[in-house]
Order: sequence, then structure tokens, then C-alpha cells
Amino acid sequence: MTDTEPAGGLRERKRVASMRRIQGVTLALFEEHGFAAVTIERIAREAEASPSSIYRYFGTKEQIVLWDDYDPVWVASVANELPGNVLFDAVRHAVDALVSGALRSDETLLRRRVTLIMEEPSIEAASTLGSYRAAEAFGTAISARLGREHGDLSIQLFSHAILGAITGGIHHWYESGFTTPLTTILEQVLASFEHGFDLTDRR
Amino acid sequence: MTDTEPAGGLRERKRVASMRRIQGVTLALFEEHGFAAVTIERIAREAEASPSSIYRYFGTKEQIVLWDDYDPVWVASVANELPGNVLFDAVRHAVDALVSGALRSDETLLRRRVTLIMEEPSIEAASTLGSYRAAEAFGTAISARLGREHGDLSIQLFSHAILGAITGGIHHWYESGFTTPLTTILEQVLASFEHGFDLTDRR
DNA sequence: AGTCGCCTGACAGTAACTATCACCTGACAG
DNA sequence: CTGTCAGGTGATAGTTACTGTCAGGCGACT
Repeated sequence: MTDTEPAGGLRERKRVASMRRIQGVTLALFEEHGFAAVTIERIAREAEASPSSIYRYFGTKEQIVLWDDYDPVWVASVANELPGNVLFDAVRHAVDALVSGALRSDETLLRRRVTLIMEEPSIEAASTLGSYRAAEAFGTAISARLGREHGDLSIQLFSHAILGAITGGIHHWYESGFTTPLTTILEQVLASFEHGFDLTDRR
Repeated sequence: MTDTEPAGGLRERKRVASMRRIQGVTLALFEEHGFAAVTIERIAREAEASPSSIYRYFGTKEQIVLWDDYDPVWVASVANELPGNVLFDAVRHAVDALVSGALRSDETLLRRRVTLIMEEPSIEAASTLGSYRAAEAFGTAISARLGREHGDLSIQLFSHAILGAITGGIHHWYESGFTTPLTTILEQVLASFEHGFDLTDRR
């Protein structure tokens, strides 16, 4: 299911369609020739769009890979002040929203994007900055939910630690050749924070 | 103490002296005019170096701010396979090496650099990528120490979570106007992983 | 003191990104 | 259904980060 219909008027729908087409063309070109060897102008030619529009849509070359249709979904989910009675259930809910959104649409597409992210440092840098921003948003939501002031140290450490672990998990997912299911990895992230990390010495 | 003497021959010493001078000039210019408004050419002129050399030394405009004399010190410390009997002592040792190295030289300089990092997204992106790389190195060292195979999921999650929390702590340090001592914040990072995060509801 | 080799600086070139502006097309009122 | 309006689009020109190359100079070693 690549083609979930977006809401909004004709203008909005056309824009999202263009962005998807451009992203598809870009991924194929990067995979074949490498990030550095493909110019925006070439992407524009092959995707039948103008360079101006590509910059307006995505901002940077890296963001063409990083852009995700479903980002607004899980951002909204986190902003909904983390429903659920126990904090870890709430966090689990947010993480599920984050991942199932990405997986529901097209896991193959996600794998291709992750591969390009891991293989191109400049995309990786933009991606880690995104995780960082997500940690900030997550921390704000948790602080509000627990009645802490904005920027409470404990919460800030927790939210950044969780997002760091998720990032590490995605890295592991990639390095394992996508053999370990992503949901399993993320279950272990949550379990580690609930019950502690497994750091036993095996020598 | 800004002027700890580096080892090596005259060539090496001159290079480090040039890098420090260029970084100093760059920080001042960025602080006064903003990152985008200062060109490499201008930095080169005011620091009496050639643009070629600046690129050879630092690689990118962002790295002029991020470069740290003492990076090799703590990298070596982590690579020394984390001495210490209990794992958390070992981790504490590594974190201490990381921070005391940066603070011993010049805390004012570190604050200026952190401020620029937090205020300029492109520097922030490069910086978070650096944390990410540190997490990988850290994970490798811990895996070796505990007799796990390289890329062990538990260890990877742990190392990324720790580095994520440290990053969040530095963010907090900056947001607090550097009032909370950095060592206090990092003590809390370690305490959180040893004894759990404080996530009590205060409403 | 002499030679070797790495490092520096100058120069030319590429392409990402920005600012601007005329034009067009979807949104909406009547 | 039609006219007007506003926001989006594409073309163009310009800036600057970054790369590759090469001749000359300065530290390293004999």
C-alpha cells in the first residue's frame, strides 16, 4: 500500500503526489549512482519537476530521502499528551504510533530510505538531528503529562535516552540486514527501560 | 589554561597553533555576525591563513566550531577497553575522561562552542552525528569488555541510550544558562542508568 | 649542509542553495 | 458557470561551500 490518499483539496493532493514521485525517482538515482553523483537538476529532469519546486518541497537534498508522509501522524500522537494510565504504556503507545505509521505504508520503502541514511553521512547527520528534535518534543509531552516544568532534567535525560536507544535499534536493524523484525527490537528498547539493560559479563 | 603544549615536532605544533588561532577567530566572528554571514574567505583573511588550509584542517565550516584538541584523549581512554571492575565504574571512568578533558582546558571556550552549536542547526546536525559515532565506538568497547559479539543488541541499545542522555544533559546545561554544573548533570545521567529514571507523577 | 617529501597556498571548477519575479492554476464568491 | 484573487510554480541570476590540481616552500632526517 503505497498510495494512501491524503486529505485536503486538489492543490494539497497534487503536492503530495509530486513529493512522492520525486522521492521515488531520487531513491532510485541515489541507489544506482550514489548521493554525491546525482544533482538536483538531474532529479528535477527525471521527475519532471523544477529545481525550485524541489527546494520548496524538501529544503535540502538530504530531506528528499528523510521526508515521510506519516510524520504528521505520530507527531500528532505524541502531542495528544500521551494517553494511557501507566507511563510506559503511554510511551509504548507513542513508539507504536511512530513505527506502525512508517511500516503500515510500505516497509520496503522504509528499508531503502534507512539504507541510504546509513550509507551517506550527510543524510545521517540530518537524520540524527531529527531524532534529537523528536526527543525534545517527546520530553515536552512527558513533562506536561507528569506535571513537571518544561525542561525538567530527569525527563530530558529520559526522553533523550529513549530516542538514542531507538536510533541504536534502527542501526542494529540495518546492520542485521533487516532480519530482526523492527517491532521486536523496539519491544526490547522499552523492556530495557522498564526492567533494566542486560549487561551481564559473558566471558 | 588555553595553551597546553601539544606533543610532536615543529610541524605538528605549528598546525595545532594555527587550528586554535583559526577556531578563536571563527568563534568571535560567528558570535558577532552569525554563522551564515561569515564566509570561509573572511575567516582565512582575519586568521591569516589560506582557505585551502582551513579546509584541509577542518573539512567543513561546522567542524571549525566542533573541533576539539582533546578528542584524541578520551577516544584513547575509551579504546583502553574500559578499565574498572564494575561496569558502571568503567562507564563513569570513560565519561569522566570525556568531560574533564574538555573542561580542564577551558570551560569558557566550551560554553561558547556549545552556544554556537545549539543556535545553528547545521552545526547541531554535525554535532549529533558525532555523538552517534561516539555511541558506536562506546558500544564496541563495551561489547569487547563483556565478551559479547560486535553489534550485540543489548549493548548497542545501552551505549546509544547513554550517549543520548549525555546529549540531552548538555542541552539542559545550555538551556539552564550553564548554571547547573556539568559534572552534576552527568552524575545524574549515570545515576539514572544505575538506579532508574525519576518518572514520578507530580500532579 | 644538502636533499627529500610533505604541507601550504593559488587557481579553477562544480553544484547546493537563495532571492526575485512574471505567470499560471486552483479556490471561492457571486 | 464565470470572474477575481491568492498562493504556488518555474525560470533566472547570483553567492559560497567545497573539491582537485599543481608549483613552490619549509620542516625532517642524513
